[in-house]
Amino acid sequence: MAVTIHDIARELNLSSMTVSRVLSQPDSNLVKPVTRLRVEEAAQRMGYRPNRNARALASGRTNIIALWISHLSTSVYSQIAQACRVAVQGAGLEISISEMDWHFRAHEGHRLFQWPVDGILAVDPPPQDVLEKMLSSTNWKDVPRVHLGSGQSVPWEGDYAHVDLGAATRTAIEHLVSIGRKRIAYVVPWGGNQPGMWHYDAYIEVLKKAGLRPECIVMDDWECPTVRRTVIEHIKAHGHPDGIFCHHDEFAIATFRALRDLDLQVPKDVALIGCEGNIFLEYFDPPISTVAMPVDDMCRTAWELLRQRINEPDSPPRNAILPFEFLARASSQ
Amino acid sequence: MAVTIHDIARELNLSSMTVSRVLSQPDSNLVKPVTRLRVEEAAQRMGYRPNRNARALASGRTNIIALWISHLSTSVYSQIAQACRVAVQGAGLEISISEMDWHFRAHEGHRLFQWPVDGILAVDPPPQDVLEKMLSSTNWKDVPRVHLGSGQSVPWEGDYAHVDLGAATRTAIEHLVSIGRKRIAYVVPWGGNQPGMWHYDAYIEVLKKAGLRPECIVMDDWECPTVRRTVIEHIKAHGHPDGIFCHHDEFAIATFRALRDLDLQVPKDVALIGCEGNIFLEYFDPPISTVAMPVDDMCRTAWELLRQRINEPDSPPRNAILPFEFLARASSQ
DNA sequence: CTGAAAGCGCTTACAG
DNA sequence: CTGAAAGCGCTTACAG
Repeated sequence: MAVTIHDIARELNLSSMTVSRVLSQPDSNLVKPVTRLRVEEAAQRMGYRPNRNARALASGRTNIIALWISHLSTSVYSQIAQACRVAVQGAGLEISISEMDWHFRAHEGHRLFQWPVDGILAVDPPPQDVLEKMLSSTNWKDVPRVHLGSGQSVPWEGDYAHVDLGAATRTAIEHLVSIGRKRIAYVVPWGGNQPGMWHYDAYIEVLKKAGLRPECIVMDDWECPTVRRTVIEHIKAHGHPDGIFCHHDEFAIATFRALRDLDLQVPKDVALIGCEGNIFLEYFDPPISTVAMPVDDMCRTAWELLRQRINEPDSPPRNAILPFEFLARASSQ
Repeated sequence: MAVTIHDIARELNLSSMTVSRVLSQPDSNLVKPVTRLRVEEAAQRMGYRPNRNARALASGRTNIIALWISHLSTSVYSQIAQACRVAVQGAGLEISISEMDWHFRAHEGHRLFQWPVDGILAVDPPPQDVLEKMLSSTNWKDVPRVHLGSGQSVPWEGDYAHVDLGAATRTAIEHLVSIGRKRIAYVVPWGGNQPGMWHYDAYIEVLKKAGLRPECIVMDDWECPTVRRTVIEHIKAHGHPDGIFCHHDEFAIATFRALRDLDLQVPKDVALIGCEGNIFLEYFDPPISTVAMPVDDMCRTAWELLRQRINEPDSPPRNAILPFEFLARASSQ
């Protein structure tokens, strides 16, 4: 079987405690240097690997941060996973990525990945009331947690690092107005075209100021084929807008294809802007404009908030709102 | 603190063993039904959650399968993560995704995520000798492991479920020959243009049979900007091929942009085919052809192999080679 | 600087 | 069907 601290202790005629100190507190000077060296040498030679389950059980700490994220297939989500990993590993902890299916019911909580963790980074979780009901039957409800992402789940009472979606939308729509577009549509997921939603409020505000009429094209789900079909049907029924802002870059990709299916030119007939920062957009012909999330900044900030929360569980909640960057490309010129 | 089986046992005047049996073996009939119900009711009422670390320490089983994957940002890798999760969760186990940086040195093994797991699904790991040197200083070397992916790391002695890259390449190149292309280039990552590599061998074989000359455009790394720049430089120096097969869909995306940068038409001037099955390719203008991985099949198969390996550690190695599907689109017509 | 004792929350073994 | 004992491999507490 695997080598334990007791095996090493026996080999060296020491107590397991001394071995434990050497192996779990590399920087401690509670052990005589000579002893430390002997232990380290023996651990190396005998192939010792700590049992993390035992460590966690005894100490109550796991040194793991969970990353909750929904569909990794969205390009920006995978960038977020990468950036969080770098931030967390930089602090000497490990990250465990869990693809969360946010559709689980509260009573199914027991079926989830409920390993103990020291903290949670939750990317675009459901609204606070829904989320808390879900977590009520899990181990996680009292684990320090920071929310990050596009801000769909703000406001909530805890810590968060989000991007300023309202400002992003405003910039994009104002750009469409500034290049003379008069019929500016918004491709939006189901439920997104209501007052109170950041994107929507900004869209309405800018259009009103410009004296233009809103036109929402509402998607039943987030799948590209759905978006492509829905946009085609909308345009066949109502004619085409001359500018389109998409709630999400994948919507913009599918909308682009829909426009080409109808033989409409981008940007000549329809100017197009996405939202998120998908890296493939600039490789389209023409390259597609977008407002990009500051992924690295956001993840670093979220981790910093989580680190502080872990160290000072009772400090007041903090948050950071980060700016988007508008990437103007040929699709909106 | 958290509720334990002892708390429940005390509450009901039972031994912790009985509580343990009810809570950890839902299907066992070793407990009297009445007792079982009392325990379940109390567990529910008191908010009991099992401590997974304690369970793993005592039983030696974790019920976790690790998924090792490199850069999740590649679209197909995130599809793989999703499909593996579905397969593993379907069997009642949990999956923990670890983004592996395959560049770590063997002596850095101790810095890796070394939590115990019951099995490992490794997506496109390094070749066997390199991998085993890396794992030598970790807990993982004796954990059941199955390889899956594009087959870069075949052959190895263990279990694997891979796609037939050679056949895929052959189909794609033959298609380019069949539509009359005479100068067919291969956009290939550094190290990929050598005999023994599946892609390369198939490429050479088909070209030779058709009496055409090979032309490799070699990339220094896997980044899209690198590919775009390298293809542009190649064409400026040597003129343009009339057909290009890309080792990878992201290469195809960047190559498409490079061709448009040079004002070349796809497919009129250059026919283009990628490899992998990136879902965005069909939204380009024109839609880009590719050979698609059977992601769901492959992941299901890999999990099945791993399940059997866990149950019968000493059975002979098994493997599955799965077919690609050629998706012919406008970019190669 | 080192060690003996107790315990983290479970499960395995065996006894009845 | 139920339970008392021992142990999984560590760390925390305290004693010296």
